[in-house]
Amino acid sequence: MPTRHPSAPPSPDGHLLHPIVRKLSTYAHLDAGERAALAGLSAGGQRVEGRSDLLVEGAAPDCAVLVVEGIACRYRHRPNGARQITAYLLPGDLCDPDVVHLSRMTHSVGTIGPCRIVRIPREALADLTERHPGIARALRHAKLAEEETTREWVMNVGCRSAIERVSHLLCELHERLRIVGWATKAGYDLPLTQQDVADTTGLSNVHVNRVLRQLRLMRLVEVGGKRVDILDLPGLRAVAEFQPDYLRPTSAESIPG
Amino acid sequence: MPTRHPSAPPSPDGHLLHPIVRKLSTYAHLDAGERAALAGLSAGGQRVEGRSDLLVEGAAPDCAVLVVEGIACRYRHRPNGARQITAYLLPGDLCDPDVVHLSRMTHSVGTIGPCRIVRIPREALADLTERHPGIARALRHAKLAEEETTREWVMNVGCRSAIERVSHLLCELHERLRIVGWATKAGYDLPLTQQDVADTTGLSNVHVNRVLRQLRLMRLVEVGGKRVDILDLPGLRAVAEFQPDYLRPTSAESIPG
DNA sequence: CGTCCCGTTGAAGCGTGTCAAGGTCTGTGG
DNA sequence: CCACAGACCTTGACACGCTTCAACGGGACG
Repeated sequence: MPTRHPSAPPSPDGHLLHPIVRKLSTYAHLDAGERAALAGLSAGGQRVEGRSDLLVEGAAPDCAVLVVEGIACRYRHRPNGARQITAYLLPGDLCDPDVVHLSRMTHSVGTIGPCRIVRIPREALADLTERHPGIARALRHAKLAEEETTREWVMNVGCRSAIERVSHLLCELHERLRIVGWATKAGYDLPLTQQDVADTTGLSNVHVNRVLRQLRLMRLVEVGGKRVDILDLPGLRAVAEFQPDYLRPTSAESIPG
Repeated sequence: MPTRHPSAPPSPDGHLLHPIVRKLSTYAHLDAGERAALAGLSAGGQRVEGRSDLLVEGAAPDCAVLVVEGIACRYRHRPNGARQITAYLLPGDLCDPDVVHLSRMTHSVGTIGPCRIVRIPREALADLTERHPGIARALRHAKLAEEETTREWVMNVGCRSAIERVSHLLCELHERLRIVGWATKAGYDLPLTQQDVADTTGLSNVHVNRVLRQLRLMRLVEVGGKRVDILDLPGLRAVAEFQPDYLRPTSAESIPG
């Protein structure tokens, strides 16, 4: 049983109920006008079903994509059919406004579960960042965090064991969802299948299942029914060697411009 | 026996002998003034020995680092001593002017072999991009390519076999070095040890050795003596499923600004 | 009521890691 | 010129973490 209905606002604190406002506020100070502008973006939007593509490899996209609700991912298929997920897009994440300017996407972006998204035309985005330097600064910072996250993933699949990889993924999603108000200390809703976790961590779905069982037996975390219940956060982070630094850079203001 | 002495310029075509000029020119048109400005940057610089750190995890860097000659890498150590290399910095690569603005580096940057580098103060870099929009555009594009490269690495360690991973790495380095004039169709000089390759691909040094032997027996590539000799480029790329697209985005001009 | 997707579990095989020993090369100091 | 040390490469034997294959159960949905 989910703790909160997906369409209910995460919290009753005005603009902060919009995940992108919450997220960008952690990176740079936003004035009232900037918060309002972002909130305006998040309003409305388009409902998209789970397991559907938002941007496909090879296409020439003309819009950025803001995830307002739900979880999406960047992924690619190998010729042999194997899939690798290279990033998750959580509420408040803006699917790379720059990459989107490339004439050919080298990977696809698709939803995991049902999502609410906003497509933002290139010009509207440029206009927004020109008018609101705080937003521009925060977006640059968010992008840095995203790059660090990708490097962390290289670290994860490159030199950690199965249980460490899965734990690390669960910790990262927990931390990122907490920032935007979609997770509590106790856990979070997660629409991923075990196959998705496998395609993220470079493991087989069978082995992911075994690792999740082990984590449950270790009384660290229980994953099941589209829900993650965290029993022992310090313990889980210890197993994962999780250092949240890369998600929350310490000095947003040091980036000029 | 290296094909070219390291201190000799790659080619005699004026400014294009500077790797950063060659590289950025592939991403956006640069006018004469911009090429000259970049060439001015590359001149001189500082010699650094192999196996030394340029930026260390936890420090607060105040300069960007341009690699003019040699190879450096981003890396991190796990508490258990394991090392993961998350990126290589080749001649012409500018160590992320933005990440460098963070107050705390989450990873280190160190040289592989001897290098020639230029440290660029934050203000000088800002000045350069303000004065030369072409450079700014090209740098943005270079950064996109770098992000795509990191995602490709996630793909590599996440879902490819040992021989595929090593082949892919060799293909990527070949292509990137070719762009800046440090590789020919026949091969390139490479100061990496087998342990470095192992720390990059998530394999053990022993297994890297076996894979390299196999690639030699397959008559695809010979690696040894700090040199990579490519015997069958199409064959090697086929094994690696190497798609150079991610390094050379097709439409540089579509990025505004 | 059947179908399909997902989760679960067991058994067997294999790719890769680990351990260990020795070889080669290079630089260094006697 | 030789002896030695250290870093790197190479190879073999063995161990193990993970994959693969297969079968079954349960829940959602038409």
